Amino acid sequence: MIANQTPAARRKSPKRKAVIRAATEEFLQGGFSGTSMDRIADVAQVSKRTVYNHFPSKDDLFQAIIEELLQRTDEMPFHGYSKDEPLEDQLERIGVTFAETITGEDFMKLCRVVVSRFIQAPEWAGVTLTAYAKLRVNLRSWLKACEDDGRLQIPDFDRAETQFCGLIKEFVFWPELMAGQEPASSSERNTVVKSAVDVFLTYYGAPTDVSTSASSDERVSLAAQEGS
Amino acid sequence: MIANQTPAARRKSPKRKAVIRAATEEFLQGGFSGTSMDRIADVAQVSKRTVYNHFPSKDDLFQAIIEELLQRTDEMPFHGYSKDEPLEDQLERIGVTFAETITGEDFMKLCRVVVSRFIQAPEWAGVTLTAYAKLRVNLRSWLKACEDDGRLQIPDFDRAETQFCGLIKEFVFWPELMAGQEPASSSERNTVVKSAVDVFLTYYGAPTDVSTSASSDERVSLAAQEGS
DNA sequence: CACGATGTACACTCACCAGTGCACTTCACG
DNA sequence: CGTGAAGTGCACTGGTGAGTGTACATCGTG
Repeated sequence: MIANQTPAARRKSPKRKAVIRAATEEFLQGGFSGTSMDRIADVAQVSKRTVYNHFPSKDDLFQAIIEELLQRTDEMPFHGYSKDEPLEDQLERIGVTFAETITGEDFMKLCRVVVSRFIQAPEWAGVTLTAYAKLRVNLRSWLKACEDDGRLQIPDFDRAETQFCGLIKEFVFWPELMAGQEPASSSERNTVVKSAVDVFLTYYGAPTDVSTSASSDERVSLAAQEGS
Repeated sequence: MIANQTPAARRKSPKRKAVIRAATEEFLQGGFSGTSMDRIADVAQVSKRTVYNHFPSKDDLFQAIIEELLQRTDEMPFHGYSKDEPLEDQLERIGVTFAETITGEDFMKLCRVVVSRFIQAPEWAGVTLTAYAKLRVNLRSWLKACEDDGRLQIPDFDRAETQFCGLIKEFVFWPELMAGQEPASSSERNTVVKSAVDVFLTYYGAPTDVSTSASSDERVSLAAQEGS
């Protein structure tokens, strides 16, 4: 029944799409072990046999779903570095995008599902790392550009990056992920990001529009005294 | 068989302890749904019936285990505020204790299990919040004392607290929890905490031993301009 | 029309698991 | 010794779930 002559054609099958949609919904809702193939078939309004004709096993289906969800992360808008604009505004824009992405319902559920799967099948660890890395690409390149331009003094990029993310995630991500708290409103997000940017720039760069102050040097020396 | 005359005595039963030990191990290892009562009985070298004689259901057993694990969190040492010691050293001590606790193997596994349970049974959300709150008691009281003493300027305690935790957790907690990374070594922990303390104090207080500088005022005004 | 690809309905295997019922042993204590 | 609490071994119910085998329906294309 499975046509090995037309593997490409089967990718477009409407039934297959229905299965994928249903499976996505159900896996995100109930996790891996909390979702049965029977239920997926039901929701997709497709016979169980059809599900198995497209995906040889539950694991395969699960993997396909996760990969598809991961690709959505790529759609995040990219903010480049500008020589003229105040750092605060630029970093704030990056931070807000970051915060919006990680508080997105799909992303949140994806994380929960992966974590729960991870407990029983540690080989799934890599997925989280992949998602992780993607989210930081923008921040990383911006920081690099900014340092090259001499407007920030960053002794350790990895550390700075992680700190910035931590300043945001601890507010808007983890409480929702772990404790099921209501997602942060957009104004809450903005406040949190603003504050994170403030803390970050106070430590790693020059304050807003105050001309290069003595304090800047002090901070830099503090930051530099313990390189990676 | 279940003696309603001697409920207290049954708490001490060696068999009961064996069940608890085995269940703890298995739940932490395989999560709730990945652990069967048969297996617990097996590991505890006890008949399945005995398990059920002590705990009426799997949920009850699970709950008992989680509660027991939560109590271990209380054993964290408490560091009070000292008027004379440098803030850096004091905060660093608190940070290290915090980092050590959350990277502890038991705590880590506890979190994973609760998260995975939480997906299918949202009523478990509260547990995470409880653990959360406990961990911050020390930090909170220290910050309060420190602000009362005029050595820190904190416009929003919740925010400051969360930021400090975020600066640490993003390094030593989440990567291990979500991606199964190796736990941080004690020297890594120290570095991370040192840096977090540095960032935190640069923003919220006076730098190390440099006498009150102009920069401090700037920072305070920045921080104050957007109260909770 | 005929063919092959896709999908369906349904019954079935095999395994696992929560929880129960019961007859039996063991052992401490009065 | 007798009693009763604690524990055991085992078969059993009832349910769920992954994955399969098969005969049949549908439908587009040559």
